[in-house]
Amino acid sequence: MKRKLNRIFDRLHSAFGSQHWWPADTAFEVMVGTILTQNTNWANVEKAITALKEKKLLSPDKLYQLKAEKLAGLIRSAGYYNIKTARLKSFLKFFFDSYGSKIKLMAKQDLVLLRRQLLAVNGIGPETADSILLYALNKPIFVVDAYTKRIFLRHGLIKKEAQYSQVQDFFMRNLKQDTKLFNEYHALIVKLGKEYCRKQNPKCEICPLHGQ
DNA sequence: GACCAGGCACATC
DNA sequence: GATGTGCATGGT
Repeated sequence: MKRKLNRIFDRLHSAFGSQHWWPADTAFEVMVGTILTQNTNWANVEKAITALKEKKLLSPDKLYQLKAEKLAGLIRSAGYYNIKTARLKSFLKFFFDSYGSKIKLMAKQDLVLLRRQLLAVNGIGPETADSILLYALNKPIFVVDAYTKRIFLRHGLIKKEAQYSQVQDFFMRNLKQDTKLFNEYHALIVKLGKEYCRKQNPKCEICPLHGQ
């Protein structure tokens, strides 16, 4: 299975090239983006990020001080804007209370402990926590999302009842524990999902993984 | 107009 | 522990 997963990676990388994730200027922007993109089209998230940048509010201090109603208005395009406002606020509180809003301090924390802390924040589930760990803090952890499950289910590599942790274990047991590999692999899966493996119109017969 | 998008918390069984 | 539901915009 190790060889198979590496072959799939090579096939995806050949087909799509490096994805250069996460698309953001700063680690803080990544963390905000992970919450905004929950069950949401990335194009809608970009509009919200752009709005925050235009108002020069995309910093821990500014967002922490910003009134919830203002924030909700600015991230409206990302959908679920009331919930996401609350989630951003709860994350910010954690970020200030536990790490003084210092990315470097946070990055020094033990991976297992930090993941537990993130999961305890209201609004941060496994995918958001792992996205923050991998893409904001460069920790070697594999991110699982809806595309990952859909694609690897369609290719018969995981069971449909498989939970998040089981899918994550499947990848992490069979791949080199490498931040760059995990970064690129997940990004390529999302790319494949967007291009070929949507819920409707699954163009599986011309998917680059066909026959793998 | 229906369907979907880089989830999560909460209620209920 | 599993399953169902609300949250919401904007593109196809």
